[in-house]
Amino acid sequence: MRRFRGESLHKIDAKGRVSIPALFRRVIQACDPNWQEGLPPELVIVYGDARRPFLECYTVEAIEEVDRKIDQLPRGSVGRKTLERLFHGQSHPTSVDETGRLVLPAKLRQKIAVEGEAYFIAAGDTFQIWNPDSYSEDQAKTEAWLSDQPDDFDPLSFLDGGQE
Amino acid sequence: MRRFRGESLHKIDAKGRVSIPALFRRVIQACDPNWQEGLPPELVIVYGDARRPFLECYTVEAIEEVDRKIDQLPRGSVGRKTLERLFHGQSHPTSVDETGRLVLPAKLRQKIAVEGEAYFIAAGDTFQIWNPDSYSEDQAKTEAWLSDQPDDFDPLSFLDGGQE
DNA sequence: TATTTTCCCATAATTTACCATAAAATCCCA
DNA sequence: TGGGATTTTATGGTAAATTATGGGAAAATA
Repeated sequence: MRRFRGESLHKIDAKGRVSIPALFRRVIQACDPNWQEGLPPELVIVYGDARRPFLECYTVEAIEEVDRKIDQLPRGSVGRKTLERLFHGQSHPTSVDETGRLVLPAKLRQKIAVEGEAYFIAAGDTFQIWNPDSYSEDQAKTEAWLSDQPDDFDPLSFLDGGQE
Repeated sequence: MRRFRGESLHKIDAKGRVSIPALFRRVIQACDPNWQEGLPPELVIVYGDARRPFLECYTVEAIEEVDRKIDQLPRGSVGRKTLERLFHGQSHPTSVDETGRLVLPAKLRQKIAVEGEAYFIAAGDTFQIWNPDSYSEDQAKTEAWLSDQPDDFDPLSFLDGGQE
């Protein structure tokens, strides 16, 4: 499975257009099973979780995997209902245009309070779009936490099924 | 698993290009499962940990192992989020060009405060890139510590699960 | 028809690809 | 084993391609 990797900052113009990091575009395209020469690569932006100050962007393959899992939940269950709201209702299917940009509608921009600039960061098989300041704030918290650890603390120790 | 071994000093030009030690190139290529004649061998540079004054370079195999382990951590856990930031967000996928070099973007050069020259040193299944002076400093500390040990102290004693 | 959205064109800056050379390391064979 | 011949490395420079971003025309929508 191809993964997103990297982070960058991009301008948003008055129409809501914003460049997608070039490396991300390759992944979006590679993970769109319907894509072919001449077509715009598609993706899905999930924006519903109010507790998260960012937009989460899924490749077609990634969102289809989520869909399949939702389908397996019992009809009528709270989990299924919640996930359907989030991933089917509060999501925005879109595509990468000829110049490598996508359009963030006003509603989505308001959701994460961006205007002028947006911060993109990879998160495995999705990537996130943040207001640059919100991101810095969040990142500062992570770094503060890290610097509270012993000097020789290695984040990779999380992998060994640590405390948590 | 092939390992990096050795150390060396290389010039960085105005564009951020720097030669990768020839021996390291062989390991990078051998550990890129997607590599084939004509393709540039790939690698991933992880730069996010602010406490570390060096860039850590992973082969494709090494980074994929990390990715797999991250996938197994519970979604939403602190550990997973921290590691995703570090290994997916604050990382730079790149490749070895035809002439054996890679490009360190300005952001990465600033991170470790290098310009002009960079110091490469093997570290098992990754290698590190340092500002030569930072490296000397760090190395001096290690040596000072060693010389404080009794004359008959053998570093290999660490292997026997010593005190620590 | 007014407004919004999409498409098309333009361009500067950045990044990548390509070519070149000198120094160093390795080969090879008498 | 000496030493020229060949290959590999390290490094620099330029051309070409890609990326980020802006603006206006055309199309769709309300």
